[in-house]
Amino acid sequence: MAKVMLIDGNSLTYRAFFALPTDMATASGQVTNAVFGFTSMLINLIKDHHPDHIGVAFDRPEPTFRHKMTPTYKAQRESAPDILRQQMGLVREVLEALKIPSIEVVGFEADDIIATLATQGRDRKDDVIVVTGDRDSYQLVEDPFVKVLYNKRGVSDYAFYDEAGILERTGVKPTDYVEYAALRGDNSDNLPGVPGVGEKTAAKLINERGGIDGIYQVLDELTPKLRENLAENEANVRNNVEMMVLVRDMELDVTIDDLNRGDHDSDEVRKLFDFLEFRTLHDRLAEALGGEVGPGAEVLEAEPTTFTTAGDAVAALAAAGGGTGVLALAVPDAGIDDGLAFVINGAAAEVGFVPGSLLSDEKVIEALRDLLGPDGRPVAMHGAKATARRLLDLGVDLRDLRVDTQLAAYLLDPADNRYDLGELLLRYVGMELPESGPPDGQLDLDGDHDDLAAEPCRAALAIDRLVEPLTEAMTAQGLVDLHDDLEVPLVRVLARMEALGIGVDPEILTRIRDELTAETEGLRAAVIAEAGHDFNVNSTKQLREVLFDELGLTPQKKTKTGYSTDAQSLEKMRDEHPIVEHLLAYREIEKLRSTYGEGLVAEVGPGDRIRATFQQTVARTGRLSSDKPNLHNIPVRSDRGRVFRTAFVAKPGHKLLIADYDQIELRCIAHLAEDPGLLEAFRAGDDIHTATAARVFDIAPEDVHVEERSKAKMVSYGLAYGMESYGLAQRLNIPVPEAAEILDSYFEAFPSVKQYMDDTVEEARERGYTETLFGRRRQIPELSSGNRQVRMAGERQAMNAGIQGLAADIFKVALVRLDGHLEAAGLESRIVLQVHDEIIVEAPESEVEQACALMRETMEDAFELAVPLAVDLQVADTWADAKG
DNA sequence: ACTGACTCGTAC
DNA sequence: GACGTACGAGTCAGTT
Repeated sequence: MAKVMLIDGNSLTYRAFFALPTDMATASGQVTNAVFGFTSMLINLIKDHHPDHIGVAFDRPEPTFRHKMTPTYKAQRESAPDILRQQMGLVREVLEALKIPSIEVVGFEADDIIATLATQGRDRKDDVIVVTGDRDSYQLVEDPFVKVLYNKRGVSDYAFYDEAGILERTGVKPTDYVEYAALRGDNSDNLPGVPGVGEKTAAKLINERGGIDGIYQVLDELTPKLRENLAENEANVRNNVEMMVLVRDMELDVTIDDLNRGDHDSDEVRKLFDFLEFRTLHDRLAEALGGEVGPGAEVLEAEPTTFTTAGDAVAALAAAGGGTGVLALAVPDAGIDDGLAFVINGAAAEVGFVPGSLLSDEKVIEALRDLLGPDGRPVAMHGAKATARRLLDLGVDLRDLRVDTQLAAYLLDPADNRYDLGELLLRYVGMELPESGPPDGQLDLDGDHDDLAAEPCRAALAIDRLVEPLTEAMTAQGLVDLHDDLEVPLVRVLARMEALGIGVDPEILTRIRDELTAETEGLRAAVIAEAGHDFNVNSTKQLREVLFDELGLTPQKKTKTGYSTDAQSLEKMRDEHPIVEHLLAYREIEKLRSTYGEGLVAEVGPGDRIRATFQQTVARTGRLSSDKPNLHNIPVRSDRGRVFRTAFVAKPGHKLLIADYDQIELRCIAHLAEDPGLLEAFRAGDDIHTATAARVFDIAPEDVHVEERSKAKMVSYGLAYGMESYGLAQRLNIPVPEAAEILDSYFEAFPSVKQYMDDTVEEARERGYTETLFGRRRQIPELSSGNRQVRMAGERQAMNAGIQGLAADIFKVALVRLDGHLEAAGLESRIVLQVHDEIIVEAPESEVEQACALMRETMEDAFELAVPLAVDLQVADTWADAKG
């Protein structure tokens, strides 16, 4: 009985590509995330299972028999990005070097090859393991011969399914899987199933009726809706079965016996791995092929010591203070209130843990103050801000954060993930970070310290190991200064801002909310009255029926699920029915009531202050974001909304100093494009929109009317976003050709701007990423997409990233310096809020003058552009008093 | 009761 | 489809 491993090469390579960051590349620029991930998975599979035979099947790009049967098969799928397709070739090369057969057959998918070989293996009574992330393979499972090792997501999340496992996972036996899937449909293959039949219903039907034929014989017994849906979609279902059943009898020119893993050519492997810069993988490979499961060599394990008395903790913290180099710290998931782990001896994996219970002891706090304060050790953490903020509450000021591995990961690839420590460790150190927490479903009620300590101790050790490789990676990409001089110093500034919060007047806030609540009730009643019956006005689905089916209004545009009811569409239907007017009013007031009225009241904390979290690793451009609550979108444009700003106040005896950059993004464009016209207008201090209008419409500045000015303003605003004529036309409510004409005139008047945009996109396309003046990078894989829409969206992102990113970089410099200057000047004035280009300082009345001068100076001098950085500054009692 | 997709709307 | 970056409220359809 031989052990046979059959791997779906496409499936695993896809998973690896989307699980790992695309900035993973060799020095020569070859992106390697997918081929690295695949190879890593392959090595682990060999190491963990020691198959006697192993083969990797691939799809062929040619249309398969399934495409011929059903032309819509996979029709909605976007073709793979270039940077993934390139790597498919590399994956074959890796397999070639390792002498592992790659199998592909024109007209068939990898699944079919696997099904054929698995069936042969079953007939020989082999032990077959199918490795894939494609659920279609479930149908192959057959005890005790064929199992599926299903790649759930990422590169290390697998589940092993035998017949019982498939039953548990899907509710049906493997032999019923195809019919079950046919009913349910498969979105990723564009094979629609039966509406209203999901996984649960499909399994229930199959099990109760014994299969699809059984179901269709006794449709009458089912509920009317279900019966109707099943009847209408019978053809689909039957077709799905044919499409989904895998081919088990393909003619292959290989057999299982050919899948012997030959001795690989070490030189060839080394050459290839060197080219791909797979340092750690080579050692892991040697180990896996050696057949020895090393003593956890690549799994990171810490040796934790939990201190149970304040005295022990104090002594250990003091000893840590005497150490050299960067001290790696980590806290449990719930935060430092549950404890603090710190590396004692990185090389020996010794990590200390101070349980949360000891952190209320003043002596321990004092020891932390010594360790982390002005004369303490430099520190490394992963996402230090949350801990720094909580430490401030405890009276400890984290003064020397030296490395933040989360910020480093963000700078290396600002992507839509959360910079998981385990993934970083795997990628940069080549070690596994064991998953933490008690086994599923097991609640550890004892919660003893050792268990709580394990996860943060491993995390601290992981951070310790990551400092060097991450620093190297940042050095290679020119990101060290951004990390050391901007993002890391900003952590303390933001932590102080978060901990302090901004003052609100709860009475004003509740009054606004209550007034809005009263108002929504009347407006809702008006909408209902016009509709003629009750319905949920907040439901777009129900609203659609009322507006378009019952009242017969004219649809304006579509969304994914039906006609749109957004404000823009409603505006156009205004004259058709009185309900529209009421609806618009209701929407406006309800938005204010729910999001800002209820939302803000719920966030008022101790001392009548709101303490938001400022996210430093979310926005792909380098901007900050704000949540719980989002203080970056408090209304200002409408009169009704703006009143919320009257609730944001200075504490007694204080003023709010509100400073915002004037046109910072447009100034960035002027600088980056070096456009003579824009530069001149900004340098002369002209009204920029009037000056722009004058040039665009070729008239004297004094002859520019409000209308031209506002058109110019729109163009300027849209500029940074890559707006096209269609968008401008929408905004200005003018025909598209007219908008196109205005855009043409604009680029004629400011030719360097057009040139800059084109150059930026071209450069980003060549490099695969954009870079701001400060060196901040952003990957834009969409630029090599085969899909025109995706690609053009990528182009707009590329245009925007350099502009928004530069503005964000300048703004961060201003924040860091201003906080430092206020502190150095010995002022009590403190930054309480920032909103992209606006900084709000709360200053004692006696300091207003000095703090204002400092703000203006610091912000204006934050960075030297080819045009001045102008700052508007107001002294006010409430945020609403600032008038732009 | 939670979760994710979707729509909508607010800011810069 | 057509303007970049965010966060969040609410509905709805799904699962637990």
